[in-house]
Amino acid sequence: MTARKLVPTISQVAAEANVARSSVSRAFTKPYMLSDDTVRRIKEAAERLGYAPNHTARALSTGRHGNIALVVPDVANPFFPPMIRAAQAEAYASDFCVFLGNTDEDPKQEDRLLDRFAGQVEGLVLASSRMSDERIRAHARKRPLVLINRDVEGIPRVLIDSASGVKEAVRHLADLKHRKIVYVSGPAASWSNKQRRTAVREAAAKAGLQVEIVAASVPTFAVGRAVAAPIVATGATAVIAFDDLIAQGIMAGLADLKIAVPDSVSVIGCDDVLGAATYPPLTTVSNRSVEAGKAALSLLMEMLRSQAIRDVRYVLETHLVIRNSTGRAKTR
Amino acid sequence: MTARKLVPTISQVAAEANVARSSVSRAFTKPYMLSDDTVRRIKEAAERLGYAPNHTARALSTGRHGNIALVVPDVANPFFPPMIRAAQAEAYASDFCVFLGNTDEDPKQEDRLLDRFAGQVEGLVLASSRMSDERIRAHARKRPLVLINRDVEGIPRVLIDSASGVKEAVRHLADLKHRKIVYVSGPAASWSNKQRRTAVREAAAKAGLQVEIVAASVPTFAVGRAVAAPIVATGATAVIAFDDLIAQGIMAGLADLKIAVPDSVSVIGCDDVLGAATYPPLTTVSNRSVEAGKAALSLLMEMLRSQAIRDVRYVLETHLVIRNSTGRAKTR
DNA sequence: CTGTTAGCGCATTCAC
DNA sequence: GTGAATGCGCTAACAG
Repeated sequence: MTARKLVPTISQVAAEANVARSSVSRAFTKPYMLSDDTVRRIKEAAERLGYAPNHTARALSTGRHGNIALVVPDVANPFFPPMIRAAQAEAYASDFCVFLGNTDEDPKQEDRLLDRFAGQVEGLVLASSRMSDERIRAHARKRPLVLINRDVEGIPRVLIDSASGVKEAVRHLADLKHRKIVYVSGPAASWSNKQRRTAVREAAAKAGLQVEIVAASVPTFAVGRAVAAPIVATGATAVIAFDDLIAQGIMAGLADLKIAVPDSVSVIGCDDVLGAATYPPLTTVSNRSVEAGKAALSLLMEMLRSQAIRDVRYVLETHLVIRNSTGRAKTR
Repeated sequence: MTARKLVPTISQVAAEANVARSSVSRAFTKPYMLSDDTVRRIKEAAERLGYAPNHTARALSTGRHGNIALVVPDVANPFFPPMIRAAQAEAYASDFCVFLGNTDEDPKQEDRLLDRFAGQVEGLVLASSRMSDERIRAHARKRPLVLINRDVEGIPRVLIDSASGVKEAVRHLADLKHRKIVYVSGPAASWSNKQRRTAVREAAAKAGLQVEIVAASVPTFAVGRAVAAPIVATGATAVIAFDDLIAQGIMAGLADLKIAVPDSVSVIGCDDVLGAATYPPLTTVSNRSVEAGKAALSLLMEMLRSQAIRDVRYVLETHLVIRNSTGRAKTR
C-alpha cells in the first residue's frame, strides 16, 4: 500500500470555487478585500477539499514563515516544560509555530541546531544558553533573538533573578543558627549558576556564614544523590542546591546515609519545580519560568513586528518558599 | 537600530563564481556531478558571501523540508517531556527538525494545529491524540502519520500497554486483602484511560474485587486532590489512579482529610513519572514513554524513506512497580 | 471587487 | 560537466 498524499493546492480550490487563485489566497489572508459571498464560496470549497494553506510556499513568497524556534538545554528537566508551554501559547496567539530544540546541555549541539533552524524561522528564543557570548552575538546578528536566563548586553533578555530568593535562603539559614553551609553548584556554563553562587557567597559573608562549594556538573537527581557524601564530609549543617532536582537527589543520598532532613541537615532547592511532592516538602526558591517564557515570546513578537531591536533587560524577582526541609541547626 | 538581513541567494553565488545557478545547486546537493575544481570554486564563492542554502525554497521545490511535527496534549505533563526528548534525539539523528505542538487536551486545537503544520512537515507523530478516529484518518491520508497511545486500525501506532501493569496492580491489591477499590478515570477521549479502566474491571472481576469509578476529567494534581473526598465516600480501601499526577493529588487530598497512606487507604498511580519523589513513595505502573517516542520516530522515518505505509501495531508491555503507598487492607 | 502576471530561491528536467 | 528553461504553491503588484 503506497502512501498517497493528496494535499490540495490553491489551484484546486480555485477550480472548485470557480475563481482565480489569487482570490483563494485573499480569502485566507485578506478576506476584507473580497465580497462576503465569494469568501464563503471559497471557504466552502476549501473545506470540501480539505485545503489548508501551504506555509512553506507562503514563506517563500513573503519571506515570513511564521515560525520561531525555542531552544532549551534539556526538555526533560522539569524547569523547562512549563516555560515551553507558556511560550507556545504565546506564539500560537500570534499564529506562530514553534520548533523545539534540545541541546543536551552541549554548546556545540546548540550551535549546530541554530544553524539548522536558520532559514526556517523568523526568530529565536534561547533558554539557559550554554554558548559563549560571542557565539550568541553571532546568531543574534543574523536574526531576532531573545535570551532567557542569560545576560548578554545588547541582546534582549529575560532574567529570572534567583539571587533575591537565594539571599533570602541564606538569611533563613542564618536565622536558624546554621554556621556553615554548602552550595552545590550546577552547570559551569550556566548563567543562573554563577548568579546563585555569587548570591550565596555575598549573603553568607554578610550574615557571617562559612560557605563551601561542592560541584554537581549536571543538574539531575542521580548527580545530587552522589554528592550527598561529599556534602556531609564538609561538616556543614545546611545545603543550598543549584536546583530542585539536585536537592531532591541530595535528600535521597542523605536518606541513604541515614542522615535526617531537616533534623541533622537542612536542604534548600531552587526553582520550585517539585511543588510539595518531596518528603519532607522542600524549602526552595520560587520559579518564574512561566512568566519568563511568556515575556520572551512577547519581546520576540514585538521585535518581529517592529523590525527593531531594543536593549531590553527584563528581570523577574524570586523569593524563598519555606516548607519543611529546613530547620534549626543541629548543635554538634 | 534596525535589523538588516542580507541573506545571499544562489544567484549571487553563481555570479561570484561565474557559473550557472544550477551548478551552485549541484555543488551543494550532488557535487559528484561536477568537476572537483568547479565545486571548489563554488564553495569558496559561497563561503566568501556567507551563503547557506535556503531551506524553505528547497522544500518548496523538493517537497521535502526535513521537518516533522510532534503533537502532545500537554507539554507540562511529566509523562511527555522524556518522550519528546527521545523523539527529538531520534529525529536529529536523521537530520530532521521537530515542531512541537501542544493541544491543551483540546481536539479542536489539535485539528487546527495539524492544519497549521501542513505544508511544512513531512510527517507527524500524534501522542495521546484526543481527536476522533475519523479526523485522525483524514490527516493520515494527507501525510505520513504515526500514533502513540491511540489504537486506530491501518495507522502505524505505538502503544504502551498499561493494561498488563494495571492488572498486576489489581492482583497486588487483592493479595493485600482489599475488597473494594476505586479507579479514578482520566480524560474521556484518552485511549489509555479506556484501556486502564477496562483492565481494572477485568482484573477486579477475576479477583472478586468490587470496583467503583470516580471521574477526574483532566490529569492534574489539583483535580486529584479534589477527588480525595468522593473516593473516601465510596468506602473503598484502595485506589488506582489514571496517572501519577492524579495519584499524587489524591495523596495530598487524603492528607488534608487526615487519612493515612497506606495504613487507611492504598494508592497506586500510573506512568511512573515521579520516581520515588512522593511521600510515601508511590506504587505505580512502569512507563515506557522513552521507548515509545523513539519507536514512533523510527517508524515515521522508515515511512518517509520507503514512501510506503505498513499497518504496524507496536506494543510495549508494562509492569507494576511496588513502593510504599500500598499496604494491607485496613480491617474496618 | 476580481482576474492576470510575475516572481520568491531552489532543484530538476532537458539540451549542449 | 555545465548551462538554460520550467515549476513547486503562494503572494503581490497591476489591471480591469
